Amino acid sequence: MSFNYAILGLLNTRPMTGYDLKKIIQKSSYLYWSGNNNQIYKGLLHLQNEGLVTSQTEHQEGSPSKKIYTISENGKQQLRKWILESPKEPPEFKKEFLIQLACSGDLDFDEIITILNHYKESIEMKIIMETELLRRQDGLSSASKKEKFIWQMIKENLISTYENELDWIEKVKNGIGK
Amino acid sequence: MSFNYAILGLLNTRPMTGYDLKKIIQKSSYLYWSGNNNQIYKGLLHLQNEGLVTSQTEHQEGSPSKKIYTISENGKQQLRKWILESPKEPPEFKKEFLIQLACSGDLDFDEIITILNHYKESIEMKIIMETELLRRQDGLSSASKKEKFIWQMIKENLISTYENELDWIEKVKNGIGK
DNA sequence: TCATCCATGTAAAAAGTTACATGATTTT
DNA sequence: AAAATCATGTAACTTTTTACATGGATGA
Repeated sequence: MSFNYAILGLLNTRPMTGYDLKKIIQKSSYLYWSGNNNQIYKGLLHLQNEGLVTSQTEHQEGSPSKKIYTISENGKQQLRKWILESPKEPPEFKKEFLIQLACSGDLDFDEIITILNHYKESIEMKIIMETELLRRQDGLSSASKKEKFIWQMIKENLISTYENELDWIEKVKNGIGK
Repeated sequence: MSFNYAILGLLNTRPMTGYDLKKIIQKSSYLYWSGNNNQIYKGLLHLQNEGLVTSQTEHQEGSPSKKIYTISENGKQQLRKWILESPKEPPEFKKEFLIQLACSGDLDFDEIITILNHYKESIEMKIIMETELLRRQDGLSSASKKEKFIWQMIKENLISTYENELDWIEKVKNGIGK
């Protein structure tokens, strides 16, 4: 289950609570999970049982206690092994719009142009939101030159995926009239 | 549930059995489901209960009986409504590799290049398989000029998504050494 | 005052995949 | 002789999401 490796990877940057993890996952689109409690707290429990993380409970006055999880040496080794040795899966896509387009046999040209424009708008909106979220996370990344570059590349990957889709929409719109 | 609309859309091209749907879904990557029996047969039952499809059972000698499902007038209307009026969701993707790359802080340049190459290979393999599957489906598409164009665009969408990823890999490889 | 933040966890439901079950026919 | 195709369906399982539960502090 790669979700557990994802949270192990986040814990490799710094020790964190489940709540911290939740916020990061919810704000990061490259972590394509919802960041729900169920997976996070069960995942952390599992990682602890496997000896990949340790936890210390910190009691606070006026706030609930927090469990701070720290990656162990074993955890670091396992994470490294996962990154280097696990099969590199090709990306997976869900494009509901392609299904709708495939069913568009009964539609006339104007109607197809209309749904293409709706699709375009939804992607443009998504790009705006993603860009804003990514901009806000810039401060979190470490100062190392290499890590900054990697983070920049991840951002460009996400944006280019959406822009590729926008280019494709223009192509369809240009081709469909002829 | 958009899965049910997807099978309704397939039934709009011609009447089919659950088994026919299964084969089409398994061979089509733009239909991003596995095409398992559970969803198909339950989906068909649900569509029938909603009055969107009708079925006739055809008994065959030496082969199991088949239930041929046909879209109803109501079904056609609902499908059209779904295509025109449903919100056009932006594409969603799962890129496990980006998570692995994000965790690569402890790796040296050579190791990052290695995992990039593995990712590249998996995508190239995927493109080869997809291209072959798409080529085989060409015969199935209807003869209408518009529908041929739409089908061509769907194919190009899928391939361009993977090629965009390949371009990105080259960019990362070129940038990481400097 | 009402919503949000902090913080942990559980319960239930939905969505999706794999495997099971049957059985004749055809292909390798 | 073994495997695949045709054909329908169910059972069990995994994965993922949504909602529930608690409760003080803070902000609009």
